[in-house]
Amino acid sequence: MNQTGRIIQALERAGYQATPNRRLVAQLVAATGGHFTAADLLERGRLERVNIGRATVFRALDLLTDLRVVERLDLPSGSHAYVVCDPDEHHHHLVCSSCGHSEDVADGELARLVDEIGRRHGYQIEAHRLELFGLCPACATAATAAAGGATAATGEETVH
Amino acid sequence: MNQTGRIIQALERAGYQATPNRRLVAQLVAATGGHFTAADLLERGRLERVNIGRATVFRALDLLTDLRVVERLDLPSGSHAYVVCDPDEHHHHLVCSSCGHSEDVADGELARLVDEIGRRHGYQIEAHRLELFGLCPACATAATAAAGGATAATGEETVH
DNA sequence: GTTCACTTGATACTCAGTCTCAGGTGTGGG
DNA sequence: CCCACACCTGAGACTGAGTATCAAGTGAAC
Repeated sequence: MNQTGRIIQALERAGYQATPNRRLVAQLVAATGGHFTAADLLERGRLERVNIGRATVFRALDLLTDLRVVERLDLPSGSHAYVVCDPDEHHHHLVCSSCGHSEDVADGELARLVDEIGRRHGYQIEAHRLELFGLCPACATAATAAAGGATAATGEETVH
Repeated sequence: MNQTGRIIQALERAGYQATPNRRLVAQLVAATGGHFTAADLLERGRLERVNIGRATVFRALDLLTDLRVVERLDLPSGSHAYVVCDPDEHHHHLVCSSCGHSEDVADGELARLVDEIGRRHGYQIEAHRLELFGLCPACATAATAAAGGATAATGEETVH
């Protein structure tokens, strides 16, 4: 099943109506390969000449966040974004700081590490969140290529 | 040296004037054991009948964030807060979800784990952020006591 | 077809944070 | 001591994200 279908199914399974508007939001959300903001969705809706209210988009995102189909993310810039993700498994996000593409990362060893930190500090850890930012393979390759070509010519570094 | 002094020193070392307003912000910041928002500082300033502009507080916090004396944090609620922290070492934050107290946690093994995740996904990781939320020892003790003693007597929890 | 709960868009609102600008202040040079 | 100038400040307007409200629309069940 495609992403849009999965989102709609999640809605219905939770007892919500899969109204045209919500289907639209599901489509818009599924169409992003990475993170997006509510404003992005509105903008894209507007471009496709679909009339959908601001409040409706926020409500739909809230709903999807509740269903854990999307998750809220805090970008290093301090602004909020959303990413589509797998609702069934605790995981974290790896976000490309260049193209915005995002991948789920399994919790793996982190759980053990978090446990240990909790024990060491005497805290009862209830939640943890790991966010990773960097260049995805494609952007890293592009950056290297650009640096290889450009630095020799201009003496300027592309990576700071 | 106390916290306030350290903050002021950091300002001066970076070439900024330690004006009365900045000293005040430093004091307010140092007086918090945990995380706080800009609004908290303004409120406390107001309570102590000190006249300080909103913009000034934001500017001072920006400055301190630049100097890495405080760090911005994203609470699970989605709102932003600040915490005082050690500017000299990469670390993460352990925040008590009950009293708001915050502790620095050394990066430790996490660096290796992050490296490995990057390698596995082919990402060049540039930044990572781990945030831990839970009950600090004091609140955990209080919660346990309340659960054991008070619930039987009053049916009401003391910690919210 | 009626009813009723759910959904919607418009719009007003709140709140954090930024921007601007005129005025205040500290500091260094003379 | 005075002046010039850069730095700092408060007020308040502004922005943008997100929320609240409300009347109207819609779908589903009976």
